[in-house]
Amino acid sequence: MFYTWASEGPAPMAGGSMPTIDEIARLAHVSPATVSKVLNNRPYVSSATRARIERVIAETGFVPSQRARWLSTRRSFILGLLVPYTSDQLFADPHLLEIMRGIEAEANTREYNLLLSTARAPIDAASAFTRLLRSDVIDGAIVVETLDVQPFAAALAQQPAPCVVIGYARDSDIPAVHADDYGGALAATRHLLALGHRRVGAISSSPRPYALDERLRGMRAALGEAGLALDEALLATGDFSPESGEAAAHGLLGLPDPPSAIFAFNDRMASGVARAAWTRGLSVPDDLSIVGFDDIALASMLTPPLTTVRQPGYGLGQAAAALLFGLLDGVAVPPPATLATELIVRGTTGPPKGGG
Amino acid sequence: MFYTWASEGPAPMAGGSMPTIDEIARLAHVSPATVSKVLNNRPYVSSATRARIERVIAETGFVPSQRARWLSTRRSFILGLLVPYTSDQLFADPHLLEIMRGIEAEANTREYNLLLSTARAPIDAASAFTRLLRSDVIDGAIVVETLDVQPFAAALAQQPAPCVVIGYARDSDIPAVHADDYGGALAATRHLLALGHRRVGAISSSPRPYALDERLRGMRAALGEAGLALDEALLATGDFSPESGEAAAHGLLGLPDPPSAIFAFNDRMASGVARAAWTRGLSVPDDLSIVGFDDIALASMLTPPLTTVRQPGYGLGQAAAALLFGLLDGVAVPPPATLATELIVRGTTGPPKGGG
DNA sequence: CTGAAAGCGCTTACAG
DNA sequence: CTGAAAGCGCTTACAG
Repeated sequence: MFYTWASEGPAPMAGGSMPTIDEIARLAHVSPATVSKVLNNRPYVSSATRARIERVIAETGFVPSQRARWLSTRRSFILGLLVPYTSDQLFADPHLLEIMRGIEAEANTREYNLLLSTARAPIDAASAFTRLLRSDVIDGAIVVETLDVQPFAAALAQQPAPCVVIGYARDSDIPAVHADDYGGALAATRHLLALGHRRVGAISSSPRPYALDERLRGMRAALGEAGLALDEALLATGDFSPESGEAAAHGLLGLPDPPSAIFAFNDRMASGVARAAWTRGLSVPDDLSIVGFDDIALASMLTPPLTTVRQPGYGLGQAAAALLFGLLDGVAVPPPATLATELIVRGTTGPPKGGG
Repeated sequence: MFYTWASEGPAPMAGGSMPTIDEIARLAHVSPATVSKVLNNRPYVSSATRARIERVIAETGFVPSQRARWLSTRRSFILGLLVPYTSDQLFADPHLLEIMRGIEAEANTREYNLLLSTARAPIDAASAFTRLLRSDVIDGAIVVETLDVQPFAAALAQQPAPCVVIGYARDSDIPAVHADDYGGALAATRHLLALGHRRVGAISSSPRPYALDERLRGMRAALGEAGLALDEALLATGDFSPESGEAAAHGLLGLPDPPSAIFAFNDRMASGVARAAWTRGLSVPDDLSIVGFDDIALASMLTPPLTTVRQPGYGLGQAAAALLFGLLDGVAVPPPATLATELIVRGTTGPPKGGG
């Protein structure tokens, strides 16, 4: 058995045997203009005519062509969701799914759909990504700053449709929403310090979105409060994946003077750290404390459950979409306050073995 | 500071100050038809004219209007990705992200974009979901059968654009691709049985896609081979979330004659089972063996790492997209073979304490 | 309240 | 090789 799809025309032809507005008009003995009015719930149609037209529409199962509508109304009810990424790993992040969920929820209330577009770095002028931005397909765009958005800020700024960034978009006028990365990292590091840790390792990423710079800044600030400075030898780098966190942790723990705690800048890398500890026979948190960032579902399911900084992925998505709709409506919208992060203390942090 | 977005027209107007094909034609001293030819890389344009037009295009930064193009070509280069779901939990599934990744990879090779549409059950004729299917926005659709697709099979079958289901779509002619759910569950249960387990619990879901029926069928078959039957008291139900798996596990483990092994029909619920065991002070796998399904990234990061049935999410997405493109190209495509699943034995399964 | 006409910005035969 | 004309299926003033 083979599958085929019976197409009416020579070219694949969405719309199939759908009647046009002209046929509906003919059947209802009115003009297309009048049909258009009832299609768009506009006044100035007698109830008799309206009823007649509605009956014909119901009988024929007519659905107006969006494509034609877009051409005249200049509104597609489609939002572009642009996610640049380097590695496939990054696209595997549950945090991204949370963001999408938030955007989708907000978009749903306005009957908007999401057009997903990804792009491998480096993003050049010829990429699908840039082409979409310059096209008239979408009414607006939300860019998830999974990479530093800086390199293509120019393209974003000069594109025709309004756009907002989930991230920082620093040095540009592009509206941005982000979580309190600095504050979250500050709180997490203070927590470790309060437990008595003095040698704290960190796992950042490369390439890294600006959010991670903020986290590192928060961590340094907390260390500074305690009169400490970050030992640069304890600053490792991953690519957001669990495997990279595991590798980075092995590097850190193999040092002559290893850290007693590791702050991984996302939960997936933190889970890799936990795995490295397990492999080395280290007990968590007795031999090693671990803190993550994001609070993805995985975090609370690890054994012991992961201490982490909760970041409102859903809220970020929702806020970004709401901001974008504000721009689309032409109202001046206040930049949303930085969304709060929250330290969630669970089982992977405790006093260091040597005593606090 | 407030954000605004400067719109040229009264209505939000993607396209902004983009010139039209007529202006390009005028600037290049040719007709729009000729510009169209070079835009579409068609022959029969003298190289001089072509060069002139290309220069004007480059100078003006002209990008042709997709909306107008769609109306005449009847091809939008957009695929609908339809994900019906009941709970937000379901949309939080990393397995879904894997599927999307596969679809996206395949779509990228054809310069197609993905339009994401979700829908809450029950799906009625008026929902955004159905409206999208009946519209001419998309060239084709991929439906992820996260719920039983049966209730709206009719809507799928009569829609204008070709469509494929990732799942079973039983009793319908809709092309479908799915993993070997039956075989995977068979292998997992055989593994448990070989270790010596005799009381094996299961956690299915409600509502459940047909794939889970297949898994249950595979499990029953393996039990049958061993001369056993599934004790219906050991068949629990969750909603795919870790929390629901945890609750179901507590129910099972609180039974007078509890199971020595639990087969959760997805990894997220399996992680909940591990958590329930941990809470109850049960050691895994000594006191309780656990098997999951999917092999999401989380699986190998649990401690001990989860024994599970690997399902090729990426491959499913890719196969579905390839199948859909085949239909779009009008070639008769063979239904892809059921994609293989694979039992991945890790740390959560072992002989029962009582001995094998 | 209703309809004729023009327009949205492309592409597609067809004639030259 | 090039262009005039019609058409894709709607919506939008405008006149009646």
